[in-house]
Amino acid sequence: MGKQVVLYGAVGGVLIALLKVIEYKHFVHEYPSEIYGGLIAVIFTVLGIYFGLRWTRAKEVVVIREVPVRMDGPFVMNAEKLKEVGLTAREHEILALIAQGLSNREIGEKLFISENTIKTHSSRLFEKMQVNRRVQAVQKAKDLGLIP
Amino acid sequence: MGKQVVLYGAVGGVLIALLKVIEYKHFVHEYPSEIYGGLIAVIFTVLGIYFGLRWTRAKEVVVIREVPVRMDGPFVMNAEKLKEVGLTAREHEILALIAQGLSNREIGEKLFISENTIKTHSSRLFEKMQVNRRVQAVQKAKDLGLIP
DNA sequence: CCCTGAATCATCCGAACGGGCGACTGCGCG
DNA sequence: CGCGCAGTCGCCCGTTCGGATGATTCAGGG
Repeated sequence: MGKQVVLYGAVGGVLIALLKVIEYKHFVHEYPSEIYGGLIAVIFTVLGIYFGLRWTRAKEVVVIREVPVRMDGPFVMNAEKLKEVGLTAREHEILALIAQGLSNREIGEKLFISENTIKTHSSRLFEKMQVNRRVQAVQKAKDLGLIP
Repeated sequence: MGKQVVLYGAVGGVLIALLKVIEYKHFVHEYPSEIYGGLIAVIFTVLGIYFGLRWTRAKEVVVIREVPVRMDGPFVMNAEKLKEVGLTAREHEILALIAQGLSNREIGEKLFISENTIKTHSSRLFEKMQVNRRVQAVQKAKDLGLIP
């Protein structure tokens, strides 16, 4: 802002000097002093507005409205918890498919293995997660960050 | 803004008139005209700054910043979706309990009603949500914001 | 080489679930 | 009053699930 003050002073000085020069050459003898004063008033009003705005332009009031956006990101799996629970890759895979609402049969078809195998895996992962129903397993897995 | 213009004009007029009165009484003969002009300059600069700021002060810049807020806390239910799906209060309640991993029997005991009734409710809510397995219902309900 | 862990498949059984049906009650609305 | 809706309950039937147990195969480590 310091520079602007100097600039403003300089401009004002130049104008006043200019007016003074003009004053003795034309205006004083040709126009009444009210016009002289009016001119100065107009010029400095404009300058005042200009610099007033300029000095405060950056002072825009920034209203930050925080919109709560649900972003759970790309889902980062909690590898520690996975090891902690002791799930194998296959069990984890099947857990994910269970969480998608698939039946054991559908999972079996999807993975080209028997439904019985799915049941074995699911039983084991239920044990490891200490639950006894698939919905509970899904809920717990979500809490632990094992599935999205 | 119109009022301000009028006000500004009025203030300016009064000041000029005032200066004119003063002019013939004191200043012209006691002070050089530069001071007279400088006075006008200062006064109108201040006025310019004042009104310039005043007219543009309301220039608030509203920045809508979408902030990734982790709002798992309070959980605001999506009432629109609830009506859209057409679930009754009871069905919604039972849906929530299903999502907690409870069996039909457990839900019945918790609500002091028959397991058969739970089955009726769950069947109806499955229809309304267009699913045929409880895990699917839970998943869909979470997506729709019907349950935490 | 043997042992272990994993993945696979199987069988059995009881419990849980889903779907369908009928029925009764209580409440609000026209 | 009659009608419809929500809530309650019961029964039946077939499917799915969960639990238990056993077997086979295969890869990797001691």
